[in-house]
Amino acid sequence: MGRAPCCDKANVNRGPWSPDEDNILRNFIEKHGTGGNWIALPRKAGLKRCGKSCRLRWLNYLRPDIKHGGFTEEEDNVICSFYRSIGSRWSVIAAQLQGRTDNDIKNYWNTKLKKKLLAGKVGLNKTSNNEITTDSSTSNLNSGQFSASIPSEAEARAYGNSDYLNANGSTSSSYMTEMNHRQNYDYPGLILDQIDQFPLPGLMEVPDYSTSTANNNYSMSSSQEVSSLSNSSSFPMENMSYATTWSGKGGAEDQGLVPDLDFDGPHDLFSGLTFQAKSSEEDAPCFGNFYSTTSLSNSY
DNA sequence: AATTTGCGCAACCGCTTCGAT
DNA sequence: GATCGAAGCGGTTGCGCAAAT
Repeated sequence: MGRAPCCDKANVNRGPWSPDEDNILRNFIEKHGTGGNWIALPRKAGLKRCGKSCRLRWLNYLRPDIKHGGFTEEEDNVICSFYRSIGSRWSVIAAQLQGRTDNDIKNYWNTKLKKKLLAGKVGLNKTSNNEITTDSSTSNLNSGQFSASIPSEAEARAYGNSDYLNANGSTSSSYMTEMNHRQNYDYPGLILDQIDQFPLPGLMEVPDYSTSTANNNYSMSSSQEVSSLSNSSSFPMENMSYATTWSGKGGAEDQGLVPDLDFDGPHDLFSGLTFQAKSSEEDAPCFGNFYSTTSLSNSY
């Protein structure tokens, strides 16, 4: 026996929403809120739609602060950075960009940004020291904050870092100590040393980074003083002036692994970009030098 | 002008996670 | 701790439109 359907599919409208339906949903939510129950909402609002469909329509289209299209270069960079770091967790990425939805970012990535990257048209700014920086002048980032310097509890959960969570689910002090420690060595915005927690889909072999961290550290050094960061999961973007040096050892390339070029996953994509980066130093695309062997070091 | 092809995006599907009981 | 319903999420699909032929 299969899973029970979330709604009576025979009695709900499907497909594109009409302007009337949009108005009904918008008016209802503006008046009553979602009531914390999307399943019941369409019935209350008088809509012949599935609750999930209503939720999606509201979150991705009708919400008043939604932006569509017109992604800026800075947004491109943020998306690239996070994709490199955490993969296709679009909701986490969307949380960093004011007015953007996960669906929008996902579509943008799949249809445009990925191609842009492959063409080498997206890149973080590079300093003369071959460091990667981002421009902090943007106002598109979520409320001027660049979050995820320290992962939220939800992110810790998502990463499977149960060690970092107390039994009651709150972030443990050891977790924060660990993350503050990382802050002193690593990139202040992204948890890139957690790359070892992500498999490398599509690679012919997958090295076990987790059991050999002494020799295989992905690391980043940062010029930013971060020791004063609070346990808040975000800090003002305008205060950031970090310059980040990427270095890698023990990665796919070091071990002579050959990525397939189907780009099934983030690491495939960025591994693929490495080759472009090497052949075009000037136009090194976003994180193209991540796998570069020019600055191998074991930090920590 | 008609047809085909490719692209972008909204919406759907089904699985996972969360929270209440 | 087990169960169940709802929410959340990422992958996929399908439609509409524009460009190419």
